[in-house]
Amino acid sequence: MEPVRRRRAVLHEARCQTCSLSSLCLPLSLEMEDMDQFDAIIRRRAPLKKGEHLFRQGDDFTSVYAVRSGSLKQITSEGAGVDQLTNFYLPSELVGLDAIDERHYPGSVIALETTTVCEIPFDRLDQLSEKLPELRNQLYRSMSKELRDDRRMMRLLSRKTADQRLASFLVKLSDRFRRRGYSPYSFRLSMPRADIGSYLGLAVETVSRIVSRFQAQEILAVSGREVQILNMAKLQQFAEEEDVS
Amino acid sequence: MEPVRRRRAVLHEARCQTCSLSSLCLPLSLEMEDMDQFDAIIRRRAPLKKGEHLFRQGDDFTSVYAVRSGSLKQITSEGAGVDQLTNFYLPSELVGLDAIDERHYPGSVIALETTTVCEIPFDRLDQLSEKLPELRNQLYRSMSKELRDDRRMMRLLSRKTADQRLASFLVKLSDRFRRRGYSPYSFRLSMPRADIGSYLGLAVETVSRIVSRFQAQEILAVSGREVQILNMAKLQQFAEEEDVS
DNA sequence: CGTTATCTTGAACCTTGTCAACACTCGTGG
DNA sequence: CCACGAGTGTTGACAAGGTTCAAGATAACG
Repeated sequence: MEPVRRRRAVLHEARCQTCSLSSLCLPLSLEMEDMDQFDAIIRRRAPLKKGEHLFRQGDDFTSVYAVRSGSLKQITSEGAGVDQLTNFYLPSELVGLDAIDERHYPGSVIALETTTVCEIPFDRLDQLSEKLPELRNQLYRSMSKELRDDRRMMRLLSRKTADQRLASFLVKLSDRFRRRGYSPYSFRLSMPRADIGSYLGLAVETVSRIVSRFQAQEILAVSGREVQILNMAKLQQFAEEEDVS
Repeated sequence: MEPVRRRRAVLHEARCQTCSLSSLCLPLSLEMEDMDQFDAIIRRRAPLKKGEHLFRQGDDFTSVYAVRSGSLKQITSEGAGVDQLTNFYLPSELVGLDAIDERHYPGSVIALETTTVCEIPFDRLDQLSEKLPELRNQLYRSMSKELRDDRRMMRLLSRKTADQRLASFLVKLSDRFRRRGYSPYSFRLSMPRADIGSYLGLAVETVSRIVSRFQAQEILAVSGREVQILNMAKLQQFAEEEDVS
C-alpha cells in the first residue's frame, strides 16, 4: 500500500519537522528548536520488508522506535507455548517501551508490510528528556496511554464475546485510521486472520465465521483483507455492549 | 555522631529512609540526600479502611500513590457493563500511572483491607525527575514493568485454561510476597473469590471449583482466605504449561 | 445470635475450540 | 502465460471447557 521511494531523496523528508505524523508522534509538543535537538538523536533505518524483524524477543534493549509508515506486530513466545500476538503498531506509535525495565525486548516485532521506522536510542532520549520537559511529559503520556489501552484489552479478553471482540477491534482500528487521516470506513487489513485471532484470543475459524456473519448482517463488506464498514453504529453498539444479562 | 533531624514526630516512621520498602519502591536507587528531596514531596494519608476508595473512576488525576501497607484493587466500569477488576496492588507498588495521559483515573481504586499509601503529587514528581536522573529512570522502569506485566496478563486471559490462570495467579502472588519478605508458601488472600474471578476472567464458581480441585490434588491447603502452597513445583508447572495440544 | 455476605457444589446449556475438508489467492518457475 | 503449490481463508460437525442457574453450607459481623 505504501510506495517504496529510494532513500537518498527521502532523507531530508525524514526530519521530524516535515513529517506528516508530527502531530501524533513523540515530539508533538516541542518547539521548533527543541525539535531540532530531538531530530538529531533519531536514526533512520532502511525500510523493513514484509516479514522482517525489527528486533527479536530477548535482544538487548537499546532503542525505542517510532513507526513512520506501514505496520508491525509484536509476538511473545513463552515457555513451550503457542505464540501470542500482543500488539499491532501503526504510524506514529512507539515500539519497545515495554523493554526499558528489563533491558531486553519482551517480544519480537515483525513488519506486516513494507515499513519504515525511526530509531530513537533510549539513553539519548532519556538525557534529552531531562532538558525538555515537554518531551519527558510526552514520554510519560505515551506509556500511560499504553497502560490504559492494555487495561481495555484485558477487559476485552476477559469479558467480551467473540462478536464483541471483533467489533471492538474493527472500531478501534477504524478510529486509528481516522486519526491518521485515512478513511475510517474503508481500509486494508495488513495482517492475516490468524494474527487477528491470536491478538483477540480467538481461533482463526471463529474470526472467519464472524466476518462472514457481519457481512450477512450488512455491517461489513469484506473482500480478502479489504474492509468496508457499512454500519458503523451497529458495529460500535456490538463493541460497547457488555453482557447485559 | 547522630545528626539532628528535623522531623514531624508523628510521621517519623513514614519517612522513605526508614521505610522497610525502600528497596522496592520508587526511590530505590536514590542517594540519601536525593531521597530527602523525594521525601519532601510525599504526602502521608490517613489509612484507608477496607472498602474505602482511594479515588474513583473519572476523578481528576493529581497524584500517583505508593502502597505502604495493605492492598488495593482497581476496578473499571465501562458502558453499561459488568465491572472488571484490572489490578491488585501490594506494598511498594505504584497506583495511578495509567492516568497520566488522560488526566483522569481510568478506574476506581479500593482498599481490600486497612491500607496506607504515600501520595506523590505528579507535577512535583515530574519536576523532581528532571533533577534526579535515577528517579526518572525508576519511573520509566516502573511503567515499563507494568506494561510487561499487562502483556503477560493478556496472554493469560487469551490462552490459558481456568486451571492455568489460577495457578499463575497464585504463583505470581506467592512471588510478590516472597519479594516483600513474607512466606511464599503460606499467606492470606485479601480479596474475595469474586474479585479473583473478575481479575482472571472467570466466574466465581469456576474459581471455587478449581480451588477445591487443587486441594484434592494436594497442591494447596485452603481454609477460607488462608492459603498454603503444598506443592509449588506442581503449581508452577500448571502455571507455565501452555496448551500443549 | 440472627442476618447477610461469601463460598461451595451440582446439573444443564452454550459459546468457542478443534478437527477435517475444501476454496481461494498469489507468486514462482516452467 | 499457465500451472503448480504453499499460504491463507471459509465452512461444517462435534466435543469440551466454562458459564449460568439453583440451592445449600459456611463464615463474617453487628
